[in-house]
Amino acid sequence: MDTIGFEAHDHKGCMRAALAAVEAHCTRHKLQFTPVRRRVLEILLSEHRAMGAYEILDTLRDEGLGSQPPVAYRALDFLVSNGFVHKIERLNAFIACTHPGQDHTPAFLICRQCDAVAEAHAEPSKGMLGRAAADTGFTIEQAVVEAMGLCPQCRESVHPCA
Amino acid sequence: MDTIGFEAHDHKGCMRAALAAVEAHCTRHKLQFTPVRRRVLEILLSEHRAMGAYEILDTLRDEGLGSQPPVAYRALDFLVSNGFVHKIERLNAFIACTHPGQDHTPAFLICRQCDAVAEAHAEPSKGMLGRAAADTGFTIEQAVVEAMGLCPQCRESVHPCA
DNA sequence: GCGTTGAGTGTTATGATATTACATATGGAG
DNA sequence: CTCCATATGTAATATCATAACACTCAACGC
Repeated sequence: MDTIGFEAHDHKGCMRAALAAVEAHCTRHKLQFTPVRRRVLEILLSEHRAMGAYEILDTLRDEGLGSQPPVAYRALDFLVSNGFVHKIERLNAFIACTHPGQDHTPAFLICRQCDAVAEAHAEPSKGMLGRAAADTGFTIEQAVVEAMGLCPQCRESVHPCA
Repeated sequence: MDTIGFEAHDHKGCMRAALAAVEAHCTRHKLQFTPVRRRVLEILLSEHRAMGAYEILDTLRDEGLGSQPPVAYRALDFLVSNGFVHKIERLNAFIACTHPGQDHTPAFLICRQCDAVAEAHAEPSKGMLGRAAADTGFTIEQAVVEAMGLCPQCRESVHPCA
């Protein structure tokens, strides 16, 4: 299982690996991995949680890397369209991808208590959704799958008997 | 298949049926189906498409049923929390449920060209998402499933050879 | 070299979506 | 009738996102 988000893990390692993967991908595809874009990705990787665009912007501003919303949104657009970062529609927030460079359809488990987000894989063309699409002649290009609920930690604290 | 949205259908009939079902549900559960709430649902049913809150509010205002955002948002909150209307996160918009009263997890097929939306069923606890949740101890309470793509009509117009 | 071009960035302003807070009304329970 | 819960009216504001335009700079053709 490659779900990441609710367990402890080698954080520095996963950050370094993700940055390296993104760098390689950009070099290979002749994409400009500029300082602002890199910094936004670093912020998201190091926080390892879903962050709003303005929250990211605050950090950029503190570092003198741009102070207006378009700076953050442009960097996020780049990162999202290349699959390095995902947008969580439900939270209007962004989170670094846990396996950048690979082509995939992310699915998210979002804790309503602590806002922790875990990334899993979805297979939208399979299952009932794919069948419904096929039946009606709809062509799926991209899918958003977000489950709200309680993460293991928060479930414990709600049922303290455990 | 109970997907609705890309085919012609008895529009007046589906509107009457939905209103009746909602009325029955409200009576049974002692919920207040007030004029504003009813009108918002009627607007969504009659347009039969995803609408923004402010777009709905414009109509309410024209009819003297309230002019400030909270009026629309409160009615929408009521309708959404009782499953009569769904929110399309991807569009920040709302759409009337095609089978109100029944307990269900909706999934949507959204055309990126014409913004038509079809509602299907999802089964979030099954498939990879359910497995990922079970593996990590996450409890799914509610899920958002939204597929973007091209509806049959728009696919035709993109490939005019058909 | 030098102009042209295109991508990225800086900045201002504004648009679009959503909520807080508080005042007012209304209808049923005791 | 009074109290209370629920719903509504309204003003103000918070939050999220984009349009439009000026500027920089590196790559390229000539």
